[in-house]
Amino acid sequence: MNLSNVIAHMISEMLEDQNEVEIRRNSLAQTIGCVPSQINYVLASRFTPERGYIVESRRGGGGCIRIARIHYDASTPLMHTLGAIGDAVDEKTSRSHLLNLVYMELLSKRDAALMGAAISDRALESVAAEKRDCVRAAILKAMLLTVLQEQ
Amino acid sequence: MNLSNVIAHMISEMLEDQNEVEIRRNSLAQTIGCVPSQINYVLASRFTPERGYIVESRRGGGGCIRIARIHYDASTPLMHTLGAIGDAVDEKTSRSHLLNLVYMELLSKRDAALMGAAISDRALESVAAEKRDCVRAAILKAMLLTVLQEQ
DNA sequence: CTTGCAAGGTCAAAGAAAGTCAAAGTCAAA
DNA sequence: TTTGACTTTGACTTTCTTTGACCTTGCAAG
Repeated sequence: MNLSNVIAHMISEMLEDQNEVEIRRNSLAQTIGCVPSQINYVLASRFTPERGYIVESRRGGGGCIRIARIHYDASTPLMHTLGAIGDAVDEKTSRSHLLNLVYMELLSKRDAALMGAAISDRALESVAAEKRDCVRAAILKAMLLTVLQEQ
Repeated sequence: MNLSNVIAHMISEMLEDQNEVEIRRNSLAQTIGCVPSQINYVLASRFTPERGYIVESRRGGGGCIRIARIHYDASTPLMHTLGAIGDAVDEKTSRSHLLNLVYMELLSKRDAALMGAAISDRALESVAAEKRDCVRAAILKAMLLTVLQEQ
């Protein structure tokens, strides 16, 4: 496993009991044995708002980094996603929308997997490439709308 | 026996004791003595979802390829449905398949609703009418396959 | 004030995998 | 002999990670 994963794992573990932790960047880097900026990389790539985290920091003497979990609710994010999809969307973007919704706990992993299967290029193979993104958008929106209705 | 078969055999063997393995593409290619992209070819041609495999990968430092096997039992109703769908299916037939699976408690109502939305003529509006049933079949099968995997 | 140290932040270059795609090769069936 | 499906290869692309040089901020002595 690479360094970044190790660090991410470490932080997740700290967050297990409390849903907020404070770390000192330099000392954490030193105990792990990496350059300090790698901590930033890990935070930027894995502890994003999309994945349900807020990261704040203070510089200067006695500075530190605070990482907190957040919980989303309400159907606004769903509506927002619906809007973002528009009339056409590629597979990658669709997947990141789905992931986001999972992180926000508005979609179960299972639902996301199901939807992911439906909108994969693989499933849409027989649709002409020029129309694929548009068909995908229609399917994805239809499914999300269903989720919205079920709440 | 050609190279691809050798590689496929090798991977199958690894999957014999566990039903999930991780490989490093480059090093495997090196030990076998082939170009790395041949591994991709083998995976794409032989370790497909239809044949009961899931392949996932991560790029970059520490990247790898994960291959998992799932066991399909041809006698299950889900498999039966999968067979019944074939290469093309209309909306009405699809819906009765879904209803049936819900009745057999293999699918929750929610899942069925989600799938129903994805395969509705409404969602597939922009697909040429002659291709619609074929696209629908592909989508439905992809989703059912996902359900199968999750069990 | 102002200066110096103690944090943390930014960014871009280099490195490490894996993915894609099309050209060329092989081989068996028609 | 031709054709078409399947293989093999390698150049090029994309994604993710690691590293280090340099920047900004806040505090606390002087």
